[in-house]
Amino acid sequence: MGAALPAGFFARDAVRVARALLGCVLETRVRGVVTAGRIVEVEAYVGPHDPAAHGFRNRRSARNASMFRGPGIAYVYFIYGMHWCFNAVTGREGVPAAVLVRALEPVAGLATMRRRRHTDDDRLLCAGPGRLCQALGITGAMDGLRLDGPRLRIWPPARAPVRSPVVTSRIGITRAADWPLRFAEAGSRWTSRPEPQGGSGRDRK
DNA sequence: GGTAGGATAAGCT
DNA sequence: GCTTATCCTACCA
Repeated sequence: MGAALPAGFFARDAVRVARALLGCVLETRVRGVVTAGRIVEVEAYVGPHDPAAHGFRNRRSARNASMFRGPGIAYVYFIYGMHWCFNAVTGREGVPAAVLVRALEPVAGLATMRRRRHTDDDRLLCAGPGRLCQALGITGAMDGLRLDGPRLRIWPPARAPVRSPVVTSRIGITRAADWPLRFAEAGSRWTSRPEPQGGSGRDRK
């Protein structure tokens, strides 16, 4: 049995970390129940100069405080009045940079995920940042936790992606909408949206 | 197959 | 007041 990814893994440029996270396994333990999924889609939020990031211009608030707490920390925030989103912080202490996890390939605790998500369609278990948080039981209670602790862990890839990732712009944002900072495993059927067709990895929207 | 609209709340201007 | 790193349902093709 290997070890969870150490803080040092996350202490790099957010784009590097985002790409390296593809294929890694995000695991939670909630009241003894383990659920886990293989990361197939991520977005990088690269720092205080990123207009789409919550830490733009180093603005701090109660919500985004965890984003400033250093590499290897979870930043979990609530959005649209009903969804949680999970990020892995990559910036050194005081620098707001993180990777948003957007989709997982379910690998453990599927029955629990189906119950939490109220669906039997496995494709819809973890295909989207809000969905994967619901499936894994991630809430604001996990904001600020270390990513190598008992409740939250990220394991190195058991099976690394073979092909280079599909690169597109980030989803659901309006500022810096054309920055190519979304990375998805090529050919995965577990992403939040279908791969752009045409083979060239072109953008959409 | 696709898309429009609503739910719901924190933070910002 | 307005925006937001979303999801689900309803409706139309």
